[in-house]
Amino acid sequence: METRHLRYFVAVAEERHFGRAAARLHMAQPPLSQQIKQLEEQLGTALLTRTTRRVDLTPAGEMFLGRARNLLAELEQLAQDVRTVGEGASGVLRVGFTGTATYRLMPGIVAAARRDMPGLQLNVQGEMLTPEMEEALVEGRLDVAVLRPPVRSTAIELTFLEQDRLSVALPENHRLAGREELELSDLTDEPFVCYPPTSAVNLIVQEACRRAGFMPRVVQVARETSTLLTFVDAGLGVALLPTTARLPSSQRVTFRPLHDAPAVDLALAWKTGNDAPLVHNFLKLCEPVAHPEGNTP
Amino acid sequence: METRHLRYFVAVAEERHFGRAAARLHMAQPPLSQQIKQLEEQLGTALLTRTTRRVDLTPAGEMFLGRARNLLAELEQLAQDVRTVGEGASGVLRVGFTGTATYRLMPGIVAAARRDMPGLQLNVQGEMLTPEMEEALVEGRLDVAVLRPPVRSTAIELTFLEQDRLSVALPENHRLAGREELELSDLTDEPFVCYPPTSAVNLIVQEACRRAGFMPRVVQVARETSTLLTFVDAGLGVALLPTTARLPSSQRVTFRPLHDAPAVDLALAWKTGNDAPLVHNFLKLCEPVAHPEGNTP
DNA sequence: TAAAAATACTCCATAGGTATTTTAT
DNA sequence: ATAAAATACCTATGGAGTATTTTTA
Repeated sequence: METRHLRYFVAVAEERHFGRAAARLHMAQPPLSQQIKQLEEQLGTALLTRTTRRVDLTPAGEMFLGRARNLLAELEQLAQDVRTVGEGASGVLRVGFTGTATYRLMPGIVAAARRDMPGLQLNVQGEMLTPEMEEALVEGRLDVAVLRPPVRSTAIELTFLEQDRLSVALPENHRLAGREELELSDLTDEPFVCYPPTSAVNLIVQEACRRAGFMPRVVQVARETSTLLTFVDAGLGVALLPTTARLPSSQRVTFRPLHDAPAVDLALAWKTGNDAPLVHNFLKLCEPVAHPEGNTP
Repeated sequence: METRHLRYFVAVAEERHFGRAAARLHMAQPPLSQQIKQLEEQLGTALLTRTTRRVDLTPAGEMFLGRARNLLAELEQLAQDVRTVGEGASGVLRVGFTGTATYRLMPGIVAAARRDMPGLQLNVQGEMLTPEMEEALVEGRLDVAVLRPPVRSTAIELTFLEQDRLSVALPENHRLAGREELELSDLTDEPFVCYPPTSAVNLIVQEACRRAGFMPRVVQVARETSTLLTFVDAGLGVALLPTTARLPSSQRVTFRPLHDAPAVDLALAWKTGNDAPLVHNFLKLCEPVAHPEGNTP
């Protein structure tokens, strides 16, 4: 049984007339009669009672009509749905966000997706660490991740969302607060307030200090940026933070750029070769969210 | 899109290999490739990613596979269901029963249908009168009826379930109880106990008495046969009843045959020309119920 | 007898087969 | 180098068209 048979039968059953049904199907009457006959033979059951004056449905035909209509509608719906999935306009996308981005970027991205890609279903996981997401992307457990470069795997592609550098956060009255620009080596003997050891920013801070020739003396750890700034304000130590962490807060903390500041960018990451239209469309969707109006510091 | 495309795609998607899928479909590989390509062109979307070593599903293909499987299964189910409906093995049958038959025959018939035609759904209406059922059959509101002939319409066909005649029910000590056989005219001056005026049996009784040259003097009406026999037993009058009404009851009522007894048969009735297999199968089903072991009185 | 479906046949579009090439590992 | 899919080309099944007959109301 081919869908042709369903279409033809529905036409005849609705028109109750082979001639009119054939016209509606843009074909001649005899082949239509033949196809219906073929259908009935395949089913082993009469679907229509025909006289020269009337075409009527048998009980079997009545049943066939209803369900054939449904099947044709389902088939049509399937074709449409497959098209939207193929175009990347709908589907399920698993997205991971690194710590701070979870709260700063995710809401905007989810809102933008809801608005511009209503067929897209986002499966979001927040508070992930870069190495975890890297592995998840390679193994196909995530489609896209918002993480802090660098990534180790060559099977990951990136587009940068925020081009950022580390700045030094100092208490207002710190001896270095008067300097316009600092170098990492200026901080050799300073007490440090840091993100947790496993965080991406912390790893970058550790590595940068090692290159600058010293091991930072960590006196306090904080998970939240606001907490961290409070500790700096309280004079516990200095912190190395992404420049974007300078929130319009009430903190009296001084930010000073670093001459040899390492990059702590945020990037969208996906597995190399994952050119699924859904991923592509999602990446385009994210651009304006990441750079609201080109505000790179 | 034809079901062919669905079958072919499911085969390829399941085998993940055009060659093996083609073998499973008993065809060569190139036309299979062509049909899949045609399907993808019609949908405007790639369903498969092929290399020479791997065939993989795109997200669109993944979706298509699931729903195509469902559609094919639904189609298969439809074909099977249409076959059983066509064979008269399943479907809905509207059956009407006349008063007494509602309780005496209907339970057995419904039970037999449940046992032998599990696909049959009986839509039963009991306590109907012959003229109502006759009209309902002609107008297509009933498919089959168990009624008491005769019927007026020539558009109704009958098969007899119970060939029966009226007998006289008398109190044990009645003056006519000693006679072996009676005639209607013997009852001219007797008081009568009858079914309600609209019942089929009553109409037959009235007509028979008119032909015998008298109008029965009705002293009591009863809807239930058992009530009616109680009235006879109590000496209120005589009754004309189908012989089968002589139940193995505790009543001390004497039954006497009538020489000129009119027929009060029960028959299965259906609309002339309604040769739906369901009706035919149902009629066959009813035979052994009506004549448990050929007990025609 | 007239309208409509079924037959009888013809044709050609296309599904399917065969041979070969291309491609990716 | 090899396995597998794509391409090119051919064949033939059967879907669709034309002419005609059959049916029944």
